Amino acid sequence: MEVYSEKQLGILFVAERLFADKGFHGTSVRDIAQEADVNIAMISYYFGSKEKLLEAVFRYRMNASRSFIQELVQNDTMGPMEKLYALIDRFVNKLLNEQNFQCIMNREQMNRDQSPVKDLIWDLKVEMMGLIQPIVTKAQEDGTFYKDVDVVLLMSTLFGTIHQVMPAKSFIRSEPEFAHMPEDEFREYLKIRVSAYLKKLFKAILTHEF
Amino acid sequence: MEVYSEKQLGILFVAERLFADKGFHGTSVRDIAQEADVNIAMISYYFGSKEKLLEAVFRYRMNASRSFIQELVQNDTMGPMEKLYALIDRFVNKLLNEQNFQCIMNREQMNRDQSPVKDLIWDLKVEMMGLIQPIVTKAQEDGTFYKDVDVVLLMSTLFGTIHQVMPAKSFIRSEPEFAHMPEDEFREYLKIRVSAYLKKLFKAILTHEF
Amino acid sequence: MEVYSEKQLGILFVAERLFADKGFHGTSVRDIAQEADVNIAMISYYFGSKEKLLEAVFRYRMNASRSFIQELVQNDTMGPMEKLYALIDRFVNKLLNEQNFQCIMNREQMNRDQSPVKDLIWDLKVEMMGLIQPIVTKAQEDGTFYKDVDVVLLMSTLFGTIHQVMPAKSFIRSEPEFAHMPEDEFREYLKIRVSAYLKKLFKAILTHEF
Amino acid sequence: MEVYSEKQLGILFVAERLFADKGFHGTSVRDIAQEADVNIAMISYYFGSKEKLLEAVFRYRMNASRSFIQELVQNDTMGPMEKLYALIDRFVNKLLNEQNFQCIMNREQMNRDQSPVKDLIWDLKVEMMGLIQPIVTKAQEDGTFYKDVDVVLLMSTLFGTIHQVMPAKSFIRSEPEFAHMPEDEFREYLKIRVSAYLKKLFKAILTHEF
DNA sequence: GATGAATGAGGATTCATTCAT
DNA sequence: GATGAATGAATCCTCATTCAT
Repeated sequence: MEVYSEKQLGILFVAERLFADKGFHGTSVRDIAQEADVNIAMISYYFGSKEKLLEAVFRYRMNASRSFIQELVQNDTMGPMEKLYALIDRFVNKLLNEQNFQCIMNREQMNRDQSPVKDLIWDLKVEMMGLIQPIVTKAQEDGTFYKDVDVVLLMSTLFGTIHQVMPAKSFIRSEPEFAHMPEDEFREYLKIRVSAYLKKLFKAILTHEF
Repeated sequence: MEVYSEKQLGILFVAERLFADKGFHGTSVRDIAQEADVNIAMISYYFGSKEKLLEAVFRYRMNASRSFIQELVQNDTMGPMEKLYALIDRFVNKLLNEQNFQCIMNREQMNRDQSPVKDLIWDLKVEMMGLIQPIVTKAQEDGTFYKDVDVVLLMSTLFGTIHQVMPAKSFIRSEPEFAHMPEDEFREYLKIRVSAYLKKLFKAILTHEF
Repeated sequence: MEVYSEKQLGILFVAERLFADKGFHGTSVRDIAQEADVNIAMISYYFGSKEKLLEAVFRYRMNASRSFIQELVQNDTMGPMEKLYALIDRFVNKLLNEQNFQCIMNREQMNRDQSPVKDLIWDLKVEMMGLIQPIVTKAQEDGTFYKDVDVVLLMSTLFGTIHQVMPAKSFIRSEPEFAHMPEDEFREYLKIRVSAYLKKLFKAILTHEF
Repeated sequence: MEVYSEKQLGILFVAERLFADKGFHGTSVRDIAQEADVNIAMISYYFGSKEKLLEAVFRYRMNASRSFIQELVQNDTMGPMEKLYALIDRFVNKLLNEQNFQCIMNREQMNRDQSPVKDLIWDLKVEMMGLIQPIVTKAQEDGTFYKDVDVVLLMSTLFGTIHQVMPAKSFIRSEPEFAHMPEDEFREYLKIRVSAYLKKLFKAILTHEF
């Protein structure tokens, strides 16, 4: 659990944004150094290499991701649907707040060749499935959820829909009613809309209620 | 509607695969030329530039995409749910058959700066929404579908889930039952599984039936 | 004394213009082929190579240059000053009519390394000096011209001034009185002006009369 | 007024020589880097690009050119003919000392399409004419110089003759009396000869005296 | 710890030319 | 005779990284 100086964090955030905007290979260390207003050599100096910098971005964001589900899962006062609702809320909130990072992860998970970053992504996925699956399975066993539900694909729907929201954002924004809404407000509006939509979807498919 | 020679098509397909595997900027024209077994200069000679080559890949795949919905939409013997089922089947089939291209499109749609390719993607999206929305809207008006359904997000679910299937593929494959299944067979299995899952999802959310 | 087909002449003229505009190395055979509206391969096919094409341009223009002094020199009815006047007229006329070629020759004569083209230029210079010098020398011997005149430098003045007129053209044209004069007319005006100026110069330096 | 390091100056001078010898397009950055004994990347690193390097050569030489006339012009103790004599001396000296640069300038001024370098040349020309013309005009008004003299063409003669001397150099050198003269000595001899010739020319045309 | 200079490998593209037809 | 396709060398430039200070 590395601790970064302010300067290092500056590089990290700039890198995250540029990697999101133009892709890893589309971004040069020069670009990053310039926008972060540091010497080019600093990037290799601080992070070892461009690739290690990407890895650092991942570790930085993932450490936050990791904990936030675990605490949820261990809470035993909530019913399974409540837990899923909370999960959806958190995911929607997190992914829309971390659009740049999600964008990078989205891209990197598609790369064919193995890499430290892909390993990190894989680990996170396994971990997440390991936490969520029991919630559903347990609820299926005690009859709260229907049995014939494809949990793996349901997760794909969860992530896929949220990820798709980002490219679809400009599409939704083109509707006249959002023309003059400020970006922040629009993002909050989106969070609510997406969250409500996903909850409905999950409830329908898992409980046949509406 | 350009017509390509066999050699040009060879370049096109190799480029598609490499762009999918390593991203546009992660792929060099040298890589493409080498794998396609042509002289480096041929790529500029045939397509003008690396970027134009990407564009050519897009136009090539998109021309096919374009027509296949239109004919579906104009068929008036099917009910709206039938139409959506057919749509899901086609999309699942198409996207899983064109994984490489979908992978590229997935990446490119995330780029911040405008480009001819992004314009093509945007146009396709607008066009698709323009064709699908009427089906749902009409069914909502005559009471076949429920009214309070977020069609835009439903499309995000459709595309997002299918796109997410690709990264999730290796996840699903890691289950012991698929360990020795040949790739082709596994893909067909996936098509069926994803298709069935999505149909169920759509039916649940649009009609509350199961 | 090669004879060229119409197509070959077309290439020759286009090449002359482009070599003048952008230099030999700054002009690609593609440019020439495109502007001359012929297949790229034709240039090598007709002329052997790009360099041979330049040579062809030189030979073509120089053959014309060669004869026009000789006939003048052999005319014995004119006095020496008359001969020089006629020479000036012809040179001014020729150089301003063949601006493109003169431009190329100007450039090529400055190249350090030897080349067939430089040899051609050298030969022409030697030849011209061989023809002009006797006129002056003879007139100096019979007292018509002053003796202490640097004939070599006088020739440099003749060529140098005319060559310099081309770059200076746009300078002169920027004067308001020529703003709306058509190019052809302006060129004729220039010829007269330059010719008169040079004659005056020669007369002054050679005879001290005005 | 950029200040260059020794290494940068090395590149500058090598570039100047090679551009003079083989033209801008005929010289590759590889050639320059090799002769200047620096890494190829240094040229872009220091000057931005090949074109910017040419521009740097121009700015470097022109800054020197600029000042040396102004101080002359403002000197009020000299008569107009003295001023012109001093001007001729300086020009001959300068141009023959900076043969490489003059060669480049000669070539570049002939290019058809506009470029930063052509702008620099144009500015210099305008500036020079602006300084020289008043000397002549003033002398014409007070009757020292004859009125019907074409000042613009006289400048063309000045520059043209000097420029023409360079190509003519090898021509003059071929005379037997200079066969064994060392290069430096020959250049000094030339300066004197050209300078004397031009002064005589100017005096003759402007004052009709000898 | 921090940096400007320097490097060599590799980027995409264009070049003049040749080949098969 | 004439041509479109094809080629490999060379173009300028940028890359991520390292070095000396």
